[in-house]
Amino acid sequence: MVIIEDVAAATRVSTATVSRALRGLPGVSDGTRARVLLAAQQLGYVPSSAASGLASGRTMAMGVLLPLIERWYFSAVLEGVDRQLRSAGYDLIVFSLGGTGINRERVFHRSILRKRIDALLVMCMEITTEEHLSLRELESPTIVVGGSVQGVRHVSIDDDAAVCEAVEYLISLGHTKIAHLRGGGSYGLYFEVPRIREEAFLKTMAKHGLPVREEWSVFGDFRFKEAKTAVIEMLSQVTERPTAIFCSSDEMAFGALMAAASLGVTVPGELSIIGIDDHEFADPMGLTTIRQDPGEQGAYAAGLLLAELEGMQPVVCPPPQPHTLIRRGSTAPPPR
Amino acid sequence: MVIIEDVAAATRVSTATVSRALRGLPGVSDGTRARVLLAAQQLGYVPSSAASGLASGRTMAMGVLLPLIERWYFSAVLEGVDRQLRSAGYDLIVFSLGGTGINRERVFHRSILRKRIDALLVMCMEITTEEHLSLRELESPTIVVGGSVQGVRHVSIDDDAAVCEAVEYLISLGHTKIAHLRGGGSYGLYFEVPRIREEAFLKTMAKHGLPVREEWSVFGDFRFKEAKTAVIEMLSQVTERPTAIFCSSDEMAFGALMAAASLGVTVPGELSIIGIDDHEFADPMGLTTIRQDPGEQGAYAAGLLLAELEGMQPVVCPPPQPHTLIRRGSTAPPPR
DNA sequence: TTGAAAGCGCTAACAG
DNA sequence: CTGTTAGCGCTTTCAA
Repeated sequence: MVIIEDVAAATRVSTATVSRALRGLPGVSDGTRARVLLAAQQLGYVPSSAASGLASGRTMAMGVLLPLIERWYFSAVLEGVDRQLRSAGYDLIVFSLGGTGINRERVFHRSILRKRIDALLVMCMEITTEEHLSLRELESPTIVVGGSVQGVRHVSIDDDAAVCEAVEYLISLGHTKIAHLRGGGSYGLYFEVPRIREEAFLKTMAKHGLPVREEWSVFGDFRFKEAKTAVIEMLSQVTERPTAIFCSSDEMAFGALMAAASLGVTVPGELSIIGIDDHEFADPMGLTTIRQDPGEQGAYAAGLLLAELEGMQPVVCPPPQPHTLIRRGSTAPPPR
Repeated sequence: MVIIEDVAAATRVSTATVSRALRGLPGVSDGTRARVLLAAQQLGYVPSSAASGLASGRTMAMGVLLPLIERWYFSAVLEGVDRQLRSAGYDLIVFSLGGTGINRERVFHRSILRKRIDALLVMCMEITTEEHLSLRELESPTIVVGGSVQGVRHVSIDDDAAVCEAVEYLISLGHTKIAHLRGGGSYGLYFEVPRIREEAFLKTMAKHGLPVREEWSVFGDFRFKEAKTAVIEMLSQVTERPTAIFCSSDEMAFGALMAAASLGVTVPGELSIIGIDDHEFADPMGLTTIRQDPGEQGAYAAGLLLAELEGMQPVVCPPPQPHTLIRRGSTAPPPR
């Protein structure tokens, strides 16, 4: 392995100078810097992150803690985070709970706290007071993406407004019988988004004086399959069918779409369906939805963390991220 | 920050003993070990990975290099890798090219070679000779998942056999007019899987003496939307329609399904559709497919790497991973 | 502008 | 079974 001393020897300067030259620090003459750069290049020198981390206290790596990788929103955020980090020369360390909370304690202690990361981005998860304290001790800047968490700043869309816009769009089309396909708190984790969306739905319906029926409230667990099953059951058993379904996520909306198809219910003729996300499949499935951009959210949040590591003042209360209504073929006025 | 000396002081032993005790090494009396463990626990001591990495030469982290995170197969593999690593106390560092090859050189030099990882798992990507050499220099065990790569062992299904099984299933149902919805080499990366599947398709058709028509070969780029568009175009313009479509991935098969629906072509009445993957949505979409388990593949590959790091003999040629035909509603005999 | 030297926190011989 | 002693490769004062 080529180490800094090799470069120093090749250039006939000290390792201190090599270090300074390579990191672009001031106080190195142009000539020396050029020679060092060249030698490093030729020798194929790459600094050891362990050594520089140990010496400087900065690891040049950021951690992302998430409940599950294999879900559209999470992996899209991850992609954005990675993009941002990569351009800043940071590495991305992923801590997934793999859909359960089982090894959570271990993840926290054995991994996150190992002084391996300079900052932590937490996705859609409540963190406990104890965990929060551990993080404070590490003095790593922390941020949450995709769901508000008590006591920690977060980056996400304004869920309340997004839901409101979706439901009011249905209302503006003339719908009054609107069902809600709800998400849930799987993953063995507390997960605030479903609750916020539920409340926003109820609030909007109430605001417009519309009835909310118990039998029109179905649980789809944020999943395609579960949503399909639940909607089939609802549509088959209900005393009166709704004319529209507001779905708390696109994946569930896909389930609703398939449920309608399998029952021979036409969309949007007999039933309008709207989602939230603008999942990659929403366009080809013709789903009307509220678009959000998880990649941008991830990149933005990572950017805030990076800025802090550069010594900037922390942004205490990041602005809500944008969302937009995307009209596609799954919504129309109710049958008269 | 609590460091090893604090634990040593609290226990009145040397740091060497603390280190040994904490890592479960032999040569520590039960009593001492217990006291050390207790003190470490109480003080909230967590070893610094940079320091232990520097001293021992092992980082306890594994890297995964992939073209893109946000794709079913890739994120599912990642999930499996993470699970395996977590249980071995290893961390997962993700290097995504974000769908392009643009920053590839940088990823390699600034990140992978920084002596931050003990082993590297490469997903579905060709690595260049130079890159391969860099890795050899690092002496990090390497493995490829999800596609064979020249000169590097890989973990994946037997693509040839899987495709053969899919196509022969269609043939066994009586189909003779079979289209192929092909994947492609996006991401600016060489990606061998689509070619293997193409060849296997042609081979199987030839073996059964069936015609392959140019106009039935459509390119879906492994994506839902592109596939839908391409299939609509094919079905509308073709002189004679195929009675079945073999799709090189489930996501493309979904596109084919939607294409058929939007043209009013019934599935499986007029058109049978089969995919490969058993994507999470395949079940609720009723798609017949060849199942593979990316999570298991990732976990298995990571396990091989871990075993090597433990000093085991490398498995030079990992066995192909299992695949199974899953019959669902999208396939039936052709219309007579 | 440069170099010497002292660590960063841990592990790994080698003694005892 | 335990302690002492060198480092691991880099950064960072402090001098020159």
